[in-house]
Amino acid sequence: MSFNHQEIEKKWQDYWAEHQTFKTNTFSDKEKVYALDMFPYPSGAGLHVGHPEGYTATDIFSRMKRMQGYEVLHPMGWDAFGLPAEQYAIDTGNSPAEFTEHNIATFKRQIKELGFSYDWNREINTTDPNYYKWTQWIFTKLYEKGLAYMDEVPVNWCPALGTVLANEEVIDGKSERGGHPVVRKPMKQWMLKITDYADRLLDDLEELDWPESIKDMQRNWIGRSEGAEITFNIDGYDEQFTAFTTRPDTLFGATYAVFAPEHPLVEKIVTSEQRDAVNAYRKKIETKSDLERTDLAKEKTGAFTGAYAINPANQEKMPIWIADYVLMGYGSGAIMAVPAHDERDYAFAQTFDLPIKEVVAGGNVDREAFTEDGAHVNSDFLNGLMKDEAIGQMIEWLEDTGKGTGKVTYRLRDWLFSRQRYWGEPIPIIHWEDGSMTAVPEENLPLELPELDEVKPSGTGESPLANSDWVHVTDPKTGMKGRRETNTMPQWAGSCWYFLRFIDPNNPDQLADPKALKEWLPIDIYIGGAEHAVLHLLYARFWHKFLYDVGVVPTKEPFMKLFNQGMILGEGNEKMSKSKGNVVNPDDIVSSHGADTLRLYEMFMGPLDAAVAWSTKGLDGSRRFLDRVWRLVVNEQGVVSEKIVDTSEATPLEKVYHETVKKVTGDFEHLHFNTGISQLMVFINESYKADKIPKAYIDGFVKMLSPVAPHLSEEMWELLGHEDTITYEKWPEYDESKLVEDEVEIVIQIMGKVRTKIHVAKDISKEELEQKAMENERIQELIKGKTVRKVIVVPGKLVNIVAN
RNA sequence: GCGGGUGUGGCGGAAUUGGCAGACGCGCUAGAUUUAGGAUCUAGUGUCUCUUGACGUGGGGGUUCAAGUCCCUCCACCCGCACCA
Repeated sequence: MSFNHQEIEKKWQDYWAEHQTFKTNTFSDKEKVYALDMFPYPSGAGLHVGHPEGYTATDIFSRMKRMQGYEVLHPMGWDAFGLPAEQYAIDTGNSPAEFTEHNIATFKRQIKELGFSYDWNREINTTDPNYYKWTQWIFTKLYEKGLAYMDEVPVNWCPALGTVLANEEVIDGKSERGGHPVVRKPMKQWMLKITDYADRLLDDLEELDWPESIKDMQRNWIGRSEGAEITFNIDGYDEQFTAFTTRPDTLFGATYAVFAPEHPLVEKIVTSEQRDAVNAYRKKIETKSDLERTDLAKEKTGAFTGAYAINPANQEKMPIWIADYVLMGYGSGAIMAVPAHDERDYAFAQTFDLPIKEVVAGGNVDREAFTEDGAHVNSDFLNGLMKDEAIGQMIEWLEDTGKGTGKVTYRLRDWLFSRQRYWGEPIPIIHWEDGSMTAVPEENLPLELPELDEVKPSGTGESPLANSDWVHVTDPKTGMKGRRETNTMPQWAGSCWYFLRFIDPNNPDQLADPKALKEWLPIDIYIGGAEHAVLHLLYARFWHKFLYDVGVVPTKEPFMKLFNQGMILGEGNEKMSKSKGNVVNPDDIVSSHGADTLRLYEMFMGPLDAAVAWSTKGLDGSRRFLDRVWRLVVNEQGVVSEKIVDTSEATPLEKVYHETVKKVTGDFEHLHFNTGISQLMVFINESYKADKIPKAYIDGFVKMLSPVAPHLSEEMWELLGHEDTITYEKWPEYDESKLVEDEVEIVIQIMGKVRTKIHVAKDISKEELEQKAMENERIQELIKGKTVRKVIVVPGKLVNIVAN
């Protein structure tokens, strides 16, 4: 007989809701554990089988921690601003708010049907004005501290659609929708000064228990590099420029300079003979997107400006070129080129036949750039020195002579924070007619998004808000007129701090009660997909550090331990996608196999961080295991099986039970759910072989199963005669002494190969063990006529005889 | 190109500090049972060898009494970044 999952799952979900079983007490006396999922964007497609993987992992962890006596915060919410809802609104004329609300309802139903132990009293929705009030509040704080500023930045402008596009909406220089041309157009944008935090974001990675790959990605993204900034005079002009280099030691080998095509000095220094060539080149570059400039540029291109820079080390004239391999956004947008010791400069010099001068010995600069370390040559006071020392000496010389300075540069850019969109948090800024700009005062927050009759592009590149009356404001005191900022925040904004609000979700007076934050921060475990490795996790860390600086949060870092769940692939080992028709819908599985089976299967398929293909057969196997458990506990009449007896006598199951408790507890703690579950299976297999099973073991087993398959476990717990939910029952403990048997099996090897096995008392001495091994008949036979050279004895494990 | 990771049966995957390779599940084989089942139970299942045994963790080499695990080298695949001076 198998259990009726539809009945049982409904029954216990109702019970939990009615009894508020998972309500978290913010200020309880218990030790606190905060287990967080990356909250989802509630898309119209509904839940994907990938979602429950991470959610089940944190749920198992949370449920086990509750049973171990911790107060657990395990919340869920909705990252509900975002492009799809806006696009839907533009396409259909419907309201993005309604669309979003509908999607959330679907997601919530689906998530509830999976039996996760969330405290739904703490549900958060980033589009709720009571929530985004505080997102806006944080923005005004950033603005006050000078960390939010406006700058002219190129955006992807699509004239045909009359709108600005996000990078991911531009494919090969055309709009994803409609394939219209997209051009780069400078517009005034809000920027957040994340670069001020670059060093701290980098350094504090050290103390985090995160996958090394993610930390590395963040390190690369921040891209700290040390070097020097060198000032160059321009021959015949009263102008100077600076160039950043990590190899100031090669300054004597700098034979030309290159500016980014957009470099502001180009206009001033270009000679009349070269003007046409330079303009033509710049025009060509302008139509290329960033992607094309970087991706397709294998061959070096450029144009000579006609001007010369003076090498400050040797006063030699260096022709100044422009080329798109130099990026305006990094360093100062100008470089000194050392073709002998830099591959890019070498390629460029070859293409345009520029001089190559060796200053580091050891390579063959007639054939290729030499980038390794070596003794310096042709370098005056650096001659003979190796790289590190030469760099130090050169920086010293530059600083002494005022020609340059040691400098650290980052790849990380400031965060482009505005979006020309309707469906996002309004940026709470007013631009006054006198040209000044003020933040909306805290008492006027939230600045709510107005309802529009129709969401459609403004046509000017501004957000749809630009055409509504909402933008017009008048200062009640002075009567001055103003215009609201029409840009909204990016989707990242709401997710930068949601984990703080879960701690105190309904606080009307502050972002969260500092006392409560102190109880719960930092987050003990944070699980989500690796696609957020850089942006979300870096932005959230940045805001958190800022909030720490202004005294709002008590910790420097938000997420102590991070884990990335792997992807669930389709049966053919390919990504699930609608077009391949291999998408598995959780609703179907919940209805056919039950939520417990889905949870169990997703945890059993493989390690949590691995990408594993879905298997319907594997899913069936998981259900079969739960049925096996059920049949072991419950007989045909629907009451507890006769095999289960109330006894304290020692039974053959004693050892395997204690082993199971030990392994499952450790494995679940370390998120090794696949191996923990396999141990639960071992216990059940052994129990099937036994005539009688002590009830205490079954009670313990059901407790250990309950985090994985909570509905079934609650049902069995009730049948076993317990009245309350299993949620707060004490987690089983094991007795180490029960794990070792009196007799152990010893492997006897000859030359490292297993020849036989013997049983001996567990505390037998080394000498005795060796003797027993040597006396063994089979061994005697095998070593006859051979010389025993050495015997290695590992007590409790093996004896290895070296004989030949 | 740079950085990170992964290679173990027919498949998903297990294997403390080097100490019985293949736990557990899927699949497969045989038997039992059932009116029937894609149900259930029991046993078996790395490869070759009818036995003894030999071989086996991507390939090659090394250290060791003993290597999936440590070292060198090569190969394949996956992820991220990609002219960042």
